[in-house]
Amino acid sequence: MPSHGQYTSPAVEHALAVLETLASAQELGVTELARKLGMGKSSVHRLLATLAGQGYVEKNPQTERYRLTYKLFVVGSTATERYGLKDLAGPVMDRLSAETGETANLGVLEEDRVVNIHKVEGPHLLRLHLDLGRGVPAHATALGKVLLAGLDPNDLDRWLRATRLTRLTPRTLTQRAPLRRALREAATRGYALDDEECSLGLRCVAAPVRDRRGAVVAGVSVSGPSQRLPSAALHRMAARVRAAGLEISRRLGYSGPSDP
Amino acid sequence: MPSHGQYTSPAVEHALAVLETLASAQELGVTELARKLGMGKSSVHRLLATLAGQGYVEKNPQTERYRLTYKLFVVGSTATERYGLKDLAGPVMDRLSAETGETANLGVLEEDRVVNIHKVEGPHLLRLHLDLGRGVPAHATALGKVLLAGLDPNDLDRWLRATRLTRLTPRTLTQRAPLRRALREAATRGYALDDEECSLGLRCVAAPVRDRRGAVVAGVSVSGPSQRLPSAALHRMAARVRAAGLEISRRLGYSGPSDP
DNA sequence: GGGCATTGTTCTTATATTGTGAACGACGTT
DNA sequence: AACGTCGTTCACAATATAAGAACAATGCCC
Repeated sequence: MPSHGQYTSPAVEHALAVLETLASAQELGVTELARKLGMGKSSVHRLLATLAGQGYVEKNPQTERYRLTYKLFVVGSTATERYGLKDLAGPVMDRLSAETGETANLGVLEEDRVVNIHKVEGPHLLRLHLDLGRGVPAHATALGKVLLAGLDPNDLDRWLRATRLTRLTPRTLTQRAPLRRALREAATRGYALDDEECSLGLRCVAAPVRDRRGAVVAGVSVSGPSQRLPSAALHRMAARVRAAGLEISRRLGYSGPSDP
Repeated sequence: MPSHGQYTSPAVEHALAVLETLASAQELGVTELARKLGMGKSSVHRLLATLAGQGYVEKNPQTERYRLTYKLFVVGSTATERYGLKDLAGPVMDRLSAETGETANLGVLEEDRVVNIHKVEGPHLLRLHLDLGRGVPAHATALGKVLLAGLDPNDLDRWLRATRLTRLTPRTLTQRAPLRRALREAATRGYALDDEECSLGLRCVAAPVRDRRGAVVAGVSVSGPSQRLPSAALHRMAARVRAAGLEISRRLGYSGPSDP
C-alpha cells in the first residue's frame, strides 16, 4: 500500500493541537508541551517558532515559556459575526434585558456545548457571572435545549449517542429519556427552561432564533438568580423571550409562523 | 547553501492564512480561497479538509462553501484568561460602571490594536456599541494610549516606526509628535483621554493595570457619549478610573506606588 | 563551588508529506 | 447540447517534516 493520497495535513493537526494544549494550560515550556503531545522536542519547537512568527504565541520573557497571545481571540471573534447575528440581535437583547431586568444571552451550538456570543447584563447587583466564549454543556442549559430541539431528528440521535450527559448539579438531566422529553416539550411550547440544572441558584428561559429557512441557528435567553425568578415569573418571562427570539428571527429573514 | 534547516512550517502558515482569510470574509469556496491565497486548489482543499476534521471550519450545506465554526472563538477565548485578569477585574469593573453610570472596558495591546477582553455596560439607554474581540487602532483610543505609554522606550520607538497612524475621525492624532506628547502626558498623569479620536461622539478615560513587576499588562477605561461627558466630568472621572486600575493592579500583586 | 539534571535550541537525515497540475464527475447557464 | 465553473480526487517530484543526538545555558543540590 503506497499510502499516498493524503486527505489531511499532519503538520496542521499538530499545530492546532499545540494551540489547544496551550489554551488549556496557561503557559508551557517546549519539553512539557512535547510530553503532553507525545512528540519530539524539536518538532514542537519548530511549530512554536512558526506560530510565534504569525503572532499566535509568544515567549514570556520572564519564565522563558510559551503562551498564547490574544490574536487567536481576535481572529476567532470575527467568526462570531456570522449572519451579522450579533448586530441584529443586539438592540432586541438590550430591550429584553431592560424589560426583564435580567441578563440576556445569545448562544449557538458548537459540538456538545453552548457558546455564548453576546450578552447584555441587567441592572441588578446580584448577577451570576457567565463568561462569553467558554462553552457550557448543552444538555444542562435552556439555550442548549432550544438549540438541540432545533436539530433534525437524525442529528439529534447522533448527538445523543455521541455525548455524555455530565452532571453539573443535582438537577441536571443526565438520562436520555428525560432530556428527550424536555426537548419535545421545548419544541411544542417554543421555549425551554433551566431550573438550576447548570449552576445552583441559576434559572433560565430560552427561545430559538431561526434563519430564513426556518432552521434554528441560535438561541436567546434570559437568566437570573432563582430568588428573583420563581416558577411563575419564569413562565411569564417565556412569552417575552419568545417574542425576542421571533423578532431576531424576522430580522434574519424568517417568514414562518410565530407559533411553534 | 543547502537551505535545509527549516525554522518554520509552511503548511502551518498556509493553514493559518486560510483561517484568517475565512475570518475576514464570511464564506468562501475552494477556488475563491485558492485565488486569494495564491495557492493551488487541491492544497487549499486538503487544508480545509484538515481544519474541518478538527472542527475549525465547516461546509455550509446550503451554499457548499466553507466558513469558520465557533471553535476558534472558543479556543481563543481561553487566551483571554491569562493571569485570571478577567475574573480579578470583573467585580472592580462592575463597581466602576455602577459608580459612573457608563460602560467600563478592559483591554490589552495586540500588535497595533487594542483588544477588548471584557466590558460592563452602564444602565443608560444611549450606548455606543463596541464589540469585544474586534480590535481598534491603539493610537486612537484612551486604552491604547495608556498601553503604549506603558511600553518601554525601545518598544515604543519600534511601534511608532512600524505602524501607520490611520485617521478615524477629524480629531485622531495622525502625527507622531502629538501622539508622543499625549503618551508622555498619560504617563505623568496616570491616565489617558480620547476625545472623539476613535469615533465621533465617543469620549473615553483609561488607566493602566500593572502586574507584580510593575509592567503595564492591560488597561481599564470608562467610555460614553460626549453629551454626558463634558471635559470637566471626564477629568473628574479620571480619578475613579485610576483607582479602579490601581485596585486591579493590587489584585495582580502590584506593590509599587499608587501615583504614576 | 563543582557536578548533575534540566532546559531551549540547533543540526542532520531518511521518510513521509506537501504543493502542483491535470483529470474527473456534477451542476447551472447559455 | 455544449460550455464554463465548481468541488473533489489522483499521481508524482520536490521538499518540508519528525525524530534523535548533540549543544550551550541555566538552575539545583549536595
